Amino acid sequence: MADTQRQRLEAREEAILAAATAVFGESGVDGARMAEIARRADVAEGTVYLYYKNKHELLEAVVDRFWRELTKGAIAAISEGANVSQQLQELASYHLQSLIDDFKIVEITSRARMRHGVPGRQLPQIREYVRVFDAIMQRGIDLREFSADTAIWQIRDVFYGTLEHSARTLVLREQGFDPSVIDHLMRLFEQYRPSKQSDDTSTLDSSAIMEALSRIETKLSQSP
Amino acid sequence: MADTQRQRLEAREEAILAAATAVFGESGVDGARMAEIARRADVAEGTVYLYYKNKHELLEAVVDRFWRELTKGAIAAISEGANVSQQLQELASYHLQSLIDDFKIVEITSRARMRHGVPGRQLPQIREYVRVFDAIMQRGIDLREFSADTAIWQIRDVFYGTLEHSARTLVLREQGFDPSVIDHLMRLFEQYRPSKQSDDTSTLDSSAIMEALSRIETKLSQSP
DNA sequence: CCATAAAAATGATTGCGGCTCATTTATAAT
DNA sequence: ATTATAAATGAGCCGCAATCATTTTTATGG
Repeated sequence: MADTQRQRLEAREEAILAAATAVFGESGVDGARMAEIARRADVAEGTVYLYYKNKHELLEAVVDRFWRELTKGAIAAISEGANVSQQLQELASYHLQSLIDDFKIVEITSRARMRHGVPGRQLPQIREYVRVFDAIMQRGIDLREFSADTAIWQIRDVFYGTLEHSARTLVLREQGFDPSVIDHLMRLFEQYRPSKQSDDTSTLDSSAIMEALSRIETKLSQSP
Repeated sequence: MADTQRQRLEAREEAILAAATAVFGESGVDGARMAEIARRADVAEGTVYLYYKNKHELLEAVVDRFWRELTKGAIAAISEGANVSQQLQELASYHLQSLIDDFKIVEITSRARMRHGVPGRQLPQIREYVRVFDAIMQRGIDLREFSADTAIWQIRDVFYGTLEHSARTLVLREQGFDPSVIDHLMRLFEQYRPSKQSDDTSTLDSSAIMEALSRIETKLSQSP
């Protein structure tokens, strides 16, 4: 059966990836021995090289998988119907918690970005991950909850930059998750709301309100 | 002369450090060959190990020196008599410019932090460097230019986190220094000023309405 | 100026670990 | 059952960090 064969190959690849994730996490990139990874995956050392060209590609695969899982988790952590601020808060909390929990792998990420000492392109799955933020922010701008006068990439750098630095601070101090970091960041983001003062921007945005009202109406009619 | 002797030794150490800085910068940590570093410093390979225990300690020395120079530069870049906001702006500009100029070495820093795969302590000179920010911020709080209700470390993480992420973005996009990043960050920091007066609630404000609607929406989706 | 001890420098050698490749084993095709 | 192809193996190769026995330089004293 060609199908079972394919499954066996995929299972082997998965075993190698899992072993590599564990060993990289425990021993770091330099400390990780290919022989040890092979042993844990229950394959010969040469077999690893049938699936991954070299140690660096294996590292990239591990990191890429990590961020793919993180993307899934982030999407799951965000309440579908909530407003933009709420979603941002959820994403921030999820992100900070993940960075703390998997600090080792996160640190390893910077290693994977390097291509023989030159900062190569972003890994595709990291690009995918930041789009989660972009999507929320874009919706915020569309709904006039946030103003459009700052480029999204700059806001994104504030968001992820702050959270990454904060995570490092918390881990080095051996503190855990600190909700005040999230509160602080969310308070900063108030800055991005349209100014409430008497500009032409204070005009009533009836379409956004009608959209929200009809969503509420729908929900009300769904739940007796 | 014991004095000349000492100078000769220091000159040798300096030559090795300079060679290492160059080679690490060009080839990255893994690409750098100890033989090449020795060759450029015009010493035998074994001699390098008289001054630095191993490759990792040499890397640490390179990174430490870089941040020490950066600290000097930062202090020089700040106008003594200026007000706190002005100084913050100067520090931010200097920092962003430096991160872009020496992106390679900055990326290598994360490597030096690692002690056989475990995130060790901060390097002493990096601690020194962040104190430049802390000193300015503390003065701002003392002078009541900034309010004291957010922990300095959190504000520091926003500052450095944002700038480091922005620098990476700019370098990867092959753009150079972008003043709007600084403007944006400084505008964010307005948030930390003590609030002067209560806001005016009488004006019609669609975003406030939207907020209220969103709260209702959230509550409805929570209670079926 | 030479003798001698100590310090510094050298580079051939070693050991480790990533990676290769000739060989073996498993699977598919006829 | 036979052959062809794909997959897996692990002993050995090779590059490089690190060592250390030897050589060279410098300091000291008579």
